[in-house]
Amino acid sequence: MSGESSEPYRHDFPFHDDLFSVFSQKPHGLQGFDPQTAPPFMSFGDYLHGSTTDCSLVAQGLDAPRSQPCDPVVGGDGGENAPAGGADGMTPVTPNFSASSSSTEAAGDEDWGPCKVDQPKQEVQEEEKHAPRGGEGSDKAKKANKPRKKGERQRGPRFAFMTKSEVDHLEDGYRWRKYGQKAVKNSPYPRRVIYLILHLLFPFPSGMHRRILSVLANLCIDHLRSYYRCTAQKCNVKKRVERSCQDPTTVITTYEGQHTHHSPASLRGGGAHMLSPSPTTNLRRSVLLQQVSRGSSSAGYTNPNTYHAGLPPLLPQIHVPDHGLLQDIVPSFTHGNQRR
DNA sequence: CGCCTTTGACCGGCGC
DNA sequence: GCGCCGGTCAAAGGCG
Repeated sequence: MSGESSEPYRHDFPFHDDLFSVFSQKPHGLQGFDPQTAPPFMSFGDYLHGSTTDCSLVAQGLDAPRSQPCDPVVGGDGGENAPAGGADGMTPVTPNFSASSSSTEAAGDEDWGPCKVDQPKQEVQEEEKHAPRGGEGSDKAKKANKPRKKGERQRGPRFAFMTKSEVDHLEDGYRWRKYGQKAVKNSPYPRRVIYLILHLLFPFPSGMHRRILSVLANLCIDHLRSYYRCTAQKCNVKKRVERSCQDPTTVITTYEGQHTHHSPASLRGGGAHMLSPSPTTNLRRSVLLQQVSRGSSSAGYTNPNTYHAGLPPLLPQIHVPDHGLLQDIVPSFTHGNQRR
């Protein structure tokens, strides 16, 4: 679950030695928020939730043009279907995509994203949403017994955010099982073709050859989309992970649904293991974040390069002198790789 | 042995 | 009706 793959070269993206360097860049479409010029105690989350902020602008900013087949948007059913995530104070939601966030409301009524332009807005069917997987409750049985109406599709609240990361699957404290992977259409350079060619040229790569192949393969940008499902029983939360076709160093993660359980990591750690915000030099903290990122310890929520389109309003805020607040901290950082 | 990824096949919606 | 496409299934195999 660490994002590692048996696929050759897949995760050998050149690593950014200074992750903070990208923090000075504006995320895609996030015009108006500049960490450098923002007030010292204003985080990106503050920016999103601030009174002077129109979150819809942010959401729209993350939205790619319709003509672009890639780069999904901030999803969400809009305010109507957006549950009051954690409104009861107990309902666990996937970190940082609580639908109670005002930005979810601003997320619009789009589907997964612009890659799916043909899906109409759907209502969430709670009974299906909480139905157990497998066995008699399997999808095939459901399909046979209860076919959906035309245009009807199971949908839940969705939330997407972009993260600068060299790993595709960012740990978020929950356990996920990959159940599918698709090559996004209109990919300019199909990775499989590149692999085939490279393996034909270098049947037995090793050492320097392998590094060269890694670089070559990564230069040939392919666009794969992975589908994950929460492994907890009766939890139908799904997430979709893909790289931005505009910026291959950016991972776009889209969540759908709401967890019906607590994060395994938070249960284990009791929430007493937040990432230390102790002031350090940029370089030193950069290394720390690299470890978090590479060590599969919930990188997505600690990495300041994560450009959240919406944040839970009540998450703890930690002041980081150099870059304002890190608001997207969740108590789930001690658990390491789930496997491998 | 259990959990997970991989991957080809399949399904359903949509446009033409 | 047909083809395209996104999303899902499930068998096979890998890994610790």
